[in-house]
Amino acid sequence: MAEESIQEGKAAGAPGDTLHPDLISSVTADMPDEELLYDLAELFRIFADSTRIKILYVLFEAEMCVCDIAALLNMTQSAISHQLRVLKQAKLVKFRREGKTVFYSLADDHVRTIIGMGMEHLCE
Amino acid sequence: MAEESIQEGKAAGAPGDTLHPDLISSVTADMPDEELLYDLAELFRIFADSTRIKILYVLFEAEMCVCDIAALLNMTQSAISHQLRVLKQAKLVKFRREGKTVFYSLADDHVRTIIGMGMEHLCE
DNA sequence: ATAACATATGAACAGTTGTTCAAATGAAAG
DNA sequence: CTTTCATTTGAACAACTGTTCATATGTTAT
Repeated sequence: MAEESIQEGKAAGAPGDTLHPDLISSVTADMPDEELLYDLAELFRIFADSTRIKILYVLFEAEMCVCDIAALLNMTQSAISHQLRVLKQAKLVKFRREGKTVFYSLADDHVRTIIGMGMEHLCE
Repeated sequence: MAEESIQEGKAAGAPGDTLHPDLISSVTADMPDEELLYDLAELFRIFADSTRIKILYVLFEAEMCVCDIAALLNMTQSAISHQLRVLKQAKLVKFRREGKTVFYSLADDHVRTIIGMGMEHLCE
């Protein structure tokens, strides 16, 4: 009857209160930093566009210049360039200049792994 | 001087033409279906929001009801419910009803793997 | 210098997305 | 039945995103 009872399955209170306070405490303690989780979402956001996925897939096979990627994907050079900038900023691709043309390639094999993981999930 | 020369590194034409036509042909042949690549992007789009990432991370540790997740993440029940619907449609979480409350949990271990992959990329 | 070409960039626009608010289910208890 | 509470849902709104268009860099050749 005392109001200060140990928290149990149910606790009286305004709507929106938690049903399992102790569970919440223990899970909260194990949660990574808010910032890290935000960065994680930001990373996946890079892969969340089909144009960027296509560009990365193309670069799986060969280093390529912007206008070739554009021709291959049947898109504007400008559109491709904009997306390459996003990929570049995320350090997922690197580039190399040779005269007038700029060749892009995958920055490392992590990209392959992550996309492969997604593919695996889809194809099962 | 003939216009019908074999394609080489450079081909005359309007700006926007491809620089390496044969490379393009071979890469195009190896590209997965447009639809598959679109679905892949759609999958990553689910992970591309920090609220959904947080929800999934919470469910790593325990099955939970909506209002507990809301309390834990300090967000509206409505907002959480909306996002759970997205996760449910993507078959990333499953649910179980017990009286008035609905408990959500991870659908399978693929979620863990994919998020783990992203974490690994971030933390190196 | 100018011309031609590959790429990059900025602004603008349409389309999408996440949250909030209010209202509607659904389920147990009085 | 009505009440209470957990959850869901729909509409509206602000914020964000990708493409297009026009223009600016940067590089090579004449």
